[in-house]
Amino acid sequence: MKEHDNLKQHILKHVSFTDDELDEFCQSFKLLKVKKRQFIVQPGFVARHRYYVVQGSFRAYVIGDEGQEHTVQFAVDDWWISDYNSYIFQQPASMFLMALEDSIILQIDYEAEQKLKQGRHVFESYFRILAENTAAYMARRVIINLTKTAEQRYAIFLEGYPDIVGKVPQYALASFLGMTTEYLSKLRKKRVFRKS
Amino acid sequence: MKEHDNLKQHILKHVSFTDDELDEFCQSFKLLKVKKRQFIVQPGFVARHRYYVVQGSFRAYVIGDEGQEHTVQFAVDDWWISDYNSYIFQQPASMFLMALEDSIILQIDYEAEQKLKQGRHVFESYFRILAENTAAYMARRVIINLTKTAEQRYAIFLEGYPDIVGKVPQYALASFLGMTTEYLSKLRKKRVFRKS
DNA sequence: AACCAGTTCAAGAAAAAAGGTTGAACCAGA
DNA sequence: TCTGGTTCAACCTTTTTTCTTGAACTGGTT
Repeated sequence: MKEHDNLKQHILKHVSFTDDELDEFCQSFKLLKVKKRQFIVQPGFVARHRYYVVQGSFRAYVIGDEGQEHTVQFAVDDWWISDYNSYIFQQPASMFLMALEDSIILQIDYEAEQKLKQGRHVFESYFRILAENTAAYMARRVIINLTKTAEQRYAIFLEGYPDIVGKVPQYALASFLGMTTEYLSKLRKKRVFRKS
Repeated sequence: MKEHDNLKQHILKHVSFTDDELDEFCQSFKLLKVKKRQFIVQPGFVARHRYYVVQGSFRAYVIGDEGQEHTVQFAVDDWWISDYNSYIFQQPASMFLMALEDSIILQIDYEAEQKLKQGRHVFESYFRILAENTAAYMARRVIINLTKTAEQRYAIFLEGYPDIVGKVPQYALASFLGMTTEYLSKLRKKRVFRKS
């Protein structure tokens, strides 16, 4: 059960669970291995799970009207991900959620999560904190996208998530930051960003 | 609608439909283009469709306990395919069903199929025949796998489906025939199989 | 009118992955 | 102790994916 330890660490960063609570909580999670390029959420299907990435990386994206892919979210080790609009409301998803490499995840299904939340106050708190963090993060993203230039957006991302920049394909990052892959390529050549 | 003609031909090989029946039947099918390596069925998701391959090729496989891929079925032009355990019982799939090349397929969804079958006797017959053929084919496969040597299995397949052998990757064929890719590679070098 | 931030398009280069082959060593059953 | 096969590791070839570059263009500033 060593994979569950990562999750336990993550939990303890945010709230205090007793050992028993940690175990009870973790029992609702199923370990899953997914291969590169495999989808764990697809448009049209309800996202039945929320995922904690033990190891690997994922990318959530939507397809625009002209067929362009827009990356909505990344997730790497120790991150949570799902199509929240689908998961929370149990409606058909609009996103693709795809593994960028062979990965190991822990998944909890919707019903189990409801049961946990109803069961104990601390469990409820943990999910509340997850949701608040996500909401706050999304709000920051919206603001950045509205107010910053492409170059600034890249700089901010680079500073905040240097590990991710190295891990995900550049076209995915470009579409996350709202610019073309060519332009990002050119940005990265600028002396400012050359880290040699 | 020329793609539907292939399907019509296929139908008429097995049963007699009037032109009206053919049209009514075909209206339940949606034309779909899928790109190489794209999945049309994935473990965890219910297979909501049955697929008729107009043009292209597919491979259905499962992942064994140690991560090995076992090819369960191929489908090329004019073949039907799905994860039948998932489709028929509308349960989450256990297979990957992936395009081996850019392909064109016709898909019918579960509900539409039920409606067709309830609607007319001849439609019911056609699906019955499809099912019987699949059952019989699977039975033959099981027997061959139990009673023949690797070399014989390859020989039998080569005779029965020479076109497929040329079309699918060798590792997929090896895993279909229940042998390692290395061994198949060695078998193919034997004079018996060299067709030069 | 020229400038800036950024896009589109096309061509190519570079890097990574997929697919296939080979040989050596091993193993289990007839 | 054969035979029919597997495993493992290395290696090669081909295909695909990803990134880069340059040139030409756009729309809104100055």
